[in-house]
Amino acid sequence: MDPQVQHRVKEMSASMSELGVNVTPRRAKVLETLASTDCHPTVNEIHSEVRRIYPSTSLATIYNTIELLKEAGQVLELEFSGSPNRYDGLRPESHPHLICLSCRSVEDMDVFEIEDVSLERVSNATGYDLVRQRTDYYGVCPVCQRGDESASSLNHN
Amino acid sequence: MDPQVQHRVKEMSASMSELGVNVTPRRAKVLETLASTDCHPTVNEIHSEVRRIYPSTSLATIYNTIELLKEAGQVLELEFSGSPNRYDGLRPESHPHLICLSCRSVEDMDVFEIEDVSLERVSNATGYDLVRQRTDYYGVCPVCQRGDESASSLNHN
DNA sequence: CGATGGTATTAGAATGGTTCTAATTTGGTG
DNA sequence: CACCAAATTAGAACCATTCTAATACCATCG
Repeated sequence: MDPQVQHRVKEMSASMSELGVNVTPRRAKVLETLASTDCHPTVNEIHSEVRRIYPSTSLATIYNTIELLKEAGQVLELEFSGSPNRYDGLRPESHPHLICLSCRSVEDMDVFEIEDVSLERVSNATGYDLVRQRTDYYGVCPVCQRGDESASSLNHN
Repeated sequence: MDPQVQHRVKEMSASMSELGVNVTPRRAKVLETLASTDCHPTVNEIHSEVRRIYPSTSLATIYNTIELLKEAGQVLELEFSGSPNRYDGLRPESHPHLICLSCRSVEDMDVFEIEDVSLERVSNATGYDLVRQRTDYYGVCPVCQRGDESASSLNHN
């Protein structure tokens, strides 16, 4: 396993342990899957990946583990209403994403381009007790702009 | 009908007409409902409202009308995966919201607090052809902070 | 004034992601 | 080896949204 991935998995494990959560082999494999990709997998994609090692794993275990990870603040959930949620286990803190409306890819966006508005500043201005932020840009990615329409729906990222 | 609301309804109607869409009485009532509130109603809430005047209206008509409004660029859809989508017909352009995790209220946020990052600037930096942006702040609203836990789930806004 | 055709609308089925539930398995401890 | 608690499973339940096929509406034309 890539040392970077390994480091991140340890970080996630530690965070779960602190909450008294047992990091079982299946759960560890969920963490590893999340730490191994920056393409923001769906629950089903994580499920498939975990099944390669533990074929009897049920979907419920994935949902369950992600729930625990959320409680530990170690995964970022990106909700969508018409398509499955996407998860970012590499950078669990709030950060902006680029979302392609054509191929459904989700990409981290580097923040250098945007003025970082701290939650605290918005909290002070609004009276809300804020815990996170979501900023996403929707459009068509460079690949889909080049490719024809038919290709776009086939690309997975 | 409030003149402001009336003005906004006319704007939405005109936009639909330009697309060759017929603004029927039921559809007009959907527009009016959207133009009459800043609390970002759900499809069900719009449905109830329209039914007060046209009791036989089906849910499909609401979904259908909202789809047409989206095509006309006259409504902003806020997607959620665990709860129904919310709609903003007053300000259809991208703008930030404050979302209360306790009572599920959705409030427009005045933009004076944040540096406006134009889609164009992000487009140039990333190569994406961007069409919209979503920025939301999640936390607990001032009302829910004061009220006890049990009250929070009862508040609707 | 009635027939015609296209659009709007309806009720309900289908879909699909997520959550829930009850039963089973697992692994550590006495 | 028995026991208990936590983990896991399969599948049902849920619910927002989309789809479908049938019906209603309405303007226009003969």
